Amino acid sequence: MNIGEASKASGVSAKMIRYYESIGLIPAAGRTVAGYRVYTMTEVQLLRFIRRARDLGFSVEKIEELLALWQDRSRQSADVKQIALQQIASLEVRIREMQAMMDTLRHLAEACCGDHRPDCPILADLVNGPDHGSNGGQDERTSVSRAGRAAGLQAH
Amino acid sequence: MNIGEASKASGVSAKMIRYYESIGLIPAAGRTVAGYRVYTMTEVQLLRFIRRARDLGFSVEKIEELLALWQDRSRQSADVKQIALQQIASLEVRIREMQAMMDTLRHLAEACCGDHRPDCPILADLVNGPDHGSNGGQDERTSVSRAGRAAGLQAH
DNA sequence: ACTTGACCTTACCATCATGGGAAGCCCTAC
DNA sequence: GTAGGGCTTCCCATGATGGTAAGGTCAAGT
Repeated sequence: MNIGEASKASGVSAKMIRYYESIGLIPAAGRTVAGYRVYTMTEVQLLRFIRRARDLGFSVEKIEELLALWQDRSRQSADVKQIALQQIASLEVRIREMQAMMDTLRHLAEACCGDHRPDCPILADLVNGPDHGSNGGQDERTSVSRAGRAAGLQAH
Repeated sequence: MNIGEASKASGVSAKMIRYYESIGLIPAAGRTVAGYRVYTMTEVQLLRFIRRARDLGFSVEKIEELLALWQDRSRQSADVKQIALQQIASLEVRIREMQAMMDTLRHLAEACCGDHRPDCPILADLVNGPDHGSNGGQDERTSVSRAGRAAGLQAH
């Protein structure tokens, strides 16, 4: 199995397979005489593991931990569970931050009549800040702002 | 006002102010004879606008559009509202993707007793794939996977 | 006047996971 | 033997942000 076949079989792009090898997430693959990487089903299984963990939002760093546990026959399931719970918590935080942004945006969008006239409460809010909004100080977004940017919430 | 004061007054780091200038998001600031950047209240207001838009999760690209509308006295509020609605939609998508990850993880974590024994349904799921899970095919996460990675959902 | 410390300047590097592309080698089918 | 596709490595880009280093500037205190 060369890298293209392993890619199709695992759902990980060839580019990423090489990358994972380069950062040591997976062991270096065998090579043919010509220098082509060669993969066995064992390695494809490993790649699938990684792929699924990425699909659940785990960072490569966390996946390293998961792989170590997976390969440790004397692991304790508590350790695996803890990593999963951490991931859940981190997702929760980010979801809540985005939810807060969305709530604020929804309020603003509702208040904007969205017609041909230039007057717009959305722009007004951006200019004057949330403190000048029509609602009485509830539902502030500022609590989320710095954390939000720290968590990388912007769309790429 | 030098850059440090403008930073404090706007909530945008000096580093970011220079960056926004370098990419043309804001016009180049005036300079003292010594080369120090100088800011007026008008420019601080602009920075605050940007800061608040970032807090709502807008990308720099979208902020460019918002700024253009803001400075266009003949704008139509419909245009502003449309950008806001797009942002809401994009947040919705990403939230839903993360929610799906979280739901899957919660199911798996619930099924894991989390004790000293090595057997772990979380690892089993990562190895065998979601198709081998105990639930009957509902609540699949795969639909989200590629989009999830495309949307940059991993924790940094 | 001189020093000190805080501030400014630019320039470069790092993040994180991923894709794109170029230049060159290899393999298979015709 | 050649054409097309796949492989190799190497470099670059993304997006928004922080860090650091080397050097200039300013204001206050001695």
